[in-house]
Amino acid sequence: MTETLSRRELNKAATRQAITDAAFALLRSNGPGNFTVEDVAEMAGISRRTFFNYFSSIEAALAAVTNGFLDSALQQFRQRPADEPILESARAALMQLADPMTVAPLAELFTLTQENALLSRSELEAWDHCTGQIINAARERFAGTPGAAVDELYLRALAGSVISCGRAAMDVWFARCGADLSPASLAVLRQLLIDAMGHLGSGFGSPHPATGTAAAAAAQAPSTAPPTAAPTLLKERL
Amino acid sequence: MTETLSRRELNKAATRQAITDAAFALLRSNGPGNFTVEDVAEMAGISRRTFFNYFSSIEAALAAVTNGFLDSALQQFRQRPADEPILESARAALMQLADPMTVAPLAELFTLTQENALLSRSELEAWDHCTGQIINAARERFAGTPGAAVDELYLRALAGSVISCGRAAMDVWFARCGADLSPASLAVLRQLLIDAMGHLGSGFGSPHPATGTAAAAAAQAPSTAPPTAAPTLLKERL
DNA sequence: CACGAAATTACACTACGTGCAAGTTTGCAC
DNA sequence: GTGCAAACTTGCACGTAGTGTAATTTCGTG
Repeated sequence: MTETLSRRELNKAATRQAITDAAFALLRSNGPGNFTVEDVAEMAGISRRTFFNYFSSIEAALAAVTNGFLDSALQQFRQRPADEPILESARAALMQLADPMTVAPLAELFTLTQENALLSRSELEAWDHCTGQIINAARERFAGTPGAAVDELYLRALAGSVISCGRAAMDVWFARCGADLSPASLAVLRQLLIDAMGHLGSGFGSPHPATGTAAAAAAQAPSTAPPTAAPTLLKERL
Repeated sequence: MTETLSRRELNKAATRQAITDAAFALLRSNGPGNFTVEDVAEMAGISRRTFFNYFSSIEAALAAVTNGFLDSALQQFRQRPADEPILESARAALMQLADPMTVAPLAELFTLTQENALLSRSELEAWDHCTGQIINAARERFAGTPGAAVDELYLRALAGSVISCGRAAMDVWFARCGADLSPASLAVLRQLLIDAMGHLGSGFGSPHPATGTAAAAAAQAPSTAPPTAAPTLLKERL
């Protein structure tokens, strides 16, 4: 998979990474909105102008994390067998990503951005961009089937709903577990994703489809609550 | 309903309206990104600084249209009986808004923004903001029921999916009908909203739930296609 | 090494968004 | 009406964002 990368391409990739790392570090230390492009460029060892050659804004540089996550989710989705129910494909694709390596940067970005909603714009764009790609992927899949023409409304409603459920699961997970990345916490996330897809697949018939949900999974490892994390921002049950 | 409005409040409302009108007019004439805050302020008869006292950006000023639409949708939702199935409430709330007076500004904003995706950011924010409000509204409704505590995941997944389906319906509608606001076109929109909610309510079981869908509604009045409108941007069935 | 392509950089410029200190309008009491 | 306080508008200044451009450096290739 790793093609022959020229020196130029390696340099560009390294610079790109250095920028996001620097932006991330400054986000950690200074908080959102309390540092400039010049700060990022200096920390990354480049000029201000070069920064803009790579990213159009600080938000875009940070959104690279989210975009990477969503891109790999999409990659997983494309690898699912075409005859599988599409909701099952989506569920499986999201499931593959609930491992520490993948969610760690995303979870930290969540912690740092949700406090100040300044960065949420690029996050929204990233989710929206991914929705568009899912629409394309699903369209291609359905185009392979024999019969009728693809129902564009179905595609768009489905893709949007899947993404919304994924977001809902992550929001709730984060409200419960904060930046906790322990296996128990990830088990909660997995179950939340499963539950959200279950709701979607059953047409949101009942708020309580079955016992043994994420709440139970959390109960199995209740000691993982993050006492030192930022105060819970999403009201849990009120 | 109309309370006693002081002179100050009237002036502020008028100024606010003048700003959005000016921004809209400049968007029409110059296209997105081709006019400045100073232009808007001048056309609205105020200073640049005052503009920023009302809106934090041109995008925000234009998003007032979308926000108004979504707020009234939310208002409709809150008025539905609490014992109604929640998806039916959502469908009914969206249905109330498919009249020319309400969708006309929104449709025009769609035409002008979707060409250049510069403004889509605030649009996304507006949709997201509305999602949050629907979550709150639904939470309040469920809190009134006797039994179990509210399932936050259910709320968020549901609200996000409803909004996504509404967006999908509007996207498809716009791709088909452009800025056409004729009764026939609005009938298509209504049917698309019904179909999207139907997909959601049936768990996206089949791409073709029933005949007599929006395609048929469009066939009943095929002469309403907008020949002069901007070229279709969403690929219809491929 | 030398040459061309690609990347980085410095510089200049417009526009954005905000703090601040005026000036102006509105509401209210006397 | 007069006076006053609060709310609103305005002009100014300042730092920052983002872009065009031309000069400079780095890299691949003959």
